[in-house]
Amino acid sequence: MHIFDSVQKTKREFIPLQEGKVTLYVCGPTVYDDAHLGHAKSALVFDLLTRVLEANAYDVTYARNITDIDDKIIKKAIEQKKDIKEITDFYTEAFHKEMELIGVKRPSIEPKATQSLQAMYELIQQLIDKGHAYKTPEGDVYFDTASDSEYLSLSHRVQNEDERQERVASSASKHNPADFALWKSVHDDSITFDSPFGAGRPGWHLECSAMIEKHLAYKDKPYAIDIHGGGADLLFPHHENEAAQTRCATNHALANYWMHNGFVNIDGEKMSKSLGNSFFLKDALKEYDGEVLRFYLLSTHYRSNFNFNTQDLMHAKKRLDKLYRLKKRLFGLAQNEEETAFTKELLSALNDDMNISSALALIDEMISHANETLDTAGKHKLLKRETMANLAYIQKVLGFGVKNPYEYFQFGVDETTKESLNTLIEQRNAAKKEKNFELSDKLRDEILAYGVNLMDTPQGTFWEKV
RNA sequence: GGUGCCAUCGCCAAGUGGUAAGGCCGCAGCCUGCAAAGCUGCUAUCCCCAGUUCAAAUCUGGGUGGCACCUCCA
Repeated sequence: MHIFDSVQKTKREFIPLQEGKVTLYVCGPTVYDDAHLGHAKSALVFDLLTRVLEANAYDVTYARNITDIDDKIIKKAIEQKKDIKEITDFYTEAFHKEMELIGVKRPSIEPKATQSLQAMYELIQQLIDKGHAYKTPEGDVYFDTASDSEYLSLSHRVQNEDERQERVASSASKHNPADFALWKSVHDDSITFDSPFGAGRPGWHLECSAMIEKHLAYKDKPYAIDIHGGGADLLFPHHENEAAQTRCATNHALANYWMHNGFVNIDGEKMSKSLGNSFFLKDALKEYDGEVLRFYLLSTHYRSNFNFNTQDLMHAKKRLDKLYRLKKRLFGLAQNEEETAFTKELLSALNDDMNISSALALIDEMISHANETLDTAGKHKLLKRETMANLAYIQKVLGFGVKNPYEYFQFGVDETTKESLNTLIEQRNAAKKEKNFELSDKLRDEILAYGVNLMDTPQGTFWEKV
């Protein structure tokens, strides 16, 4: 298996720190608002990575954190006069629910910042003891970037003089403008946590380093974990700072491989609240089947930027429809999980830095070939058996085709409409039997007016939501 | 301003030195009472210029055009 390491900027063969095992950490959401499509993309990418690693027989420990301490959460809590837990619980639950709808499996571990404070205190103390952090007169604790000779080695950034000067003025107590907060002291009445460094809140970057040390890290390896992932925007400063904290506080570097997924734009524009075109996952899920969203968001390479638009989404749906039609065609046949030439090729495509385009091309070819063979007369026992194995594999590794095919094609259609459609179909079939094609075509138009497609098959007449 | 990424058929999108995958759309045909679905066939020389090479979409240089990060951010 090869993955692109965004720090070394090259595809590297994946070799785990411990044979047969993989430790993966991905930066999860800050639970102060609903998840948007970007959160979905990131979760999907690393869900796929986990599935591919597992298909390679690795025992994967996947941790994705929940950031439940954050200034934005606290701000919202104060505004709405609620306890922060009320807010974080609400959005955490919503996040879980929405992830389930797009087929994202729960990570092995989901550490929360509120449950990792002790680990954060320990990390800060280690950094102070080793001379990599300092307290300011105001009571803040900062990481001393000048004390880390490898700082900026992750993002390959160079310190900019203009930028440096600008920021000195705004934070006089920092030794260096690039220094970042490990602990922010808070003196007013707002929400704070008591620490050995006084009342305040932890710095965002610290949470991840602490959680990794606490939940995942090898103690005797040159790296704490195998793979660290997240959105492309996190490389700097978030991951840079995480890496600095871990390497300075402990005896190991943070991660052996770094993976960053590309951004999601909406109709060519950056998603952001200031632009007002923010697209929440929950809104998309009202319109589209979660699996269609999964398929669409995963349909281009994870490192590319993704331009979300409904036209492309509908095209992606048509592609997924074909998989489901084949599934429908073989509905009821015995399941099996045999290895086939197809499953080997598919895994091989995914092992190449998750080349999803190649994988989808293989799937389309497999579908066409199966349909072609099934179109000819014969029992095709072997082909059916193999195709069932192929479909099962796609389901397991890619999470596509997991639903009942009949239900898939009925997304968003209410029971009353279903009954009406079935009645019309019965009437049309009766008319067809009498060769009253004028009537049957009229009935078909009525059926199509419901926004569905109609198809006559050897197994009967079926409708599909367009 | 600094750093970095990208530019392949109408649209989406693989391919990183050996002569252009796949999907959507379109056209023709098979199937069908007619359709739909399914199947078959057809449709690009890879932003521009120069260079390296027996050979380049793929490497180098220049240009043009997009984009990202540098601030909370998946």
